[in-house]
Amino acid sequence: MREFMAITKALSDPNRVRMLLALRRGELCVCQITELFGFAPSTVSQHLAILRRAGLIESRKSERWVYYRLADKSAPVAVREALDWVHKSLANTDETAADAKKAKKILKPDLATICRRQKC
Amino acid sequence: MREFMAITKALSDPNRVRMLLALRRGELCVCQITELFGFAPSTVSQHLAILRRAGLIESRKSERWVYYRLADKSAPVAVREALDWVHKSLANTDETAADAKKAKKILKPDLATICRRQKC
DNA sequence: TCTTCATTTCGGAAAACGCCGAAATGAATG
DNA sequence: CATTCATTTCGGCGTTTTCCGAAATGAAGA
Repeated sequence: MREFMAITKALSDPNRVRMLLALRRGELCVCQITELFGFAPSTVSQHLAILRRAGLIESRKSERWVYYRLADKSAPVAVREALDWVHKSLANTDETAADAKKAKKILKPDLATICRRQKC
Repeated sequence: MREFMAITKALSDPNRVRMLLALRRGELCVCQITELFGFAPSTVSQHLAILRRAGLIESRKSERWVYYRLADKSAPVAVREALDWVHKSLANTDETAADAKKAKKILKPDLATICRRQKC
């Protein structure tokens, strides 16, 4: 019950759900999600922590950045079914499409910025 | 998105989830649920209203009482999948078993009370 | 018609939540 | 070492949620 409620509480905020949908395209670092949603980094970090504690996403640290991705096949059944349910229910909505469109814009220049910082 | 968030918000409270699980055994009236959970009638009514607005349960008025039941096959896909997910994730937990046990106790005397009122 | 009674609605109090900016963390760089 | 910088944690503010008791509703019974 505790695990299940952690999932439903994580899904009860629309911005967290949008973040899950954005992560379908692949892993994103905190700064990319911050740019995508227009929130303060601390806000995004907190949302991601709630999703991670619920088991819905996982994180990986690489160089300067922390990348978040959707939980994989090895996640508990309740988590996998929750992610499937979110995806099936919302993948084809206008709001998801709008976020995906914006993600394309954001992600290209951001990669360039990362490259510049790394002097590659 | 609005409909989906109505469902996730409805599921984000553990007492509402418990009510959904209790309704698996069949329809219950407000006073039975009140007895089962130990809340004020106004509190139970409000929880049920939230579940109903999310489409997860339906209501039926009969004589003095309003009976609530789980949404049926004709409900939207997102609702059916949510109910399946709740059921699959929590049907076999201790908490659900405890509620079911208490429901057996509550429901028998309560039926008797109803009978007495109806003088049958 | 007047009462009764299950349920709902309303108003308010306490707790939880979502957001931010400031400070802390901690790993990589110079 | 000291600095930089992405991220996290902390403190606080305004909003939302959850609970209750009191009042309103509305259908059934006297």
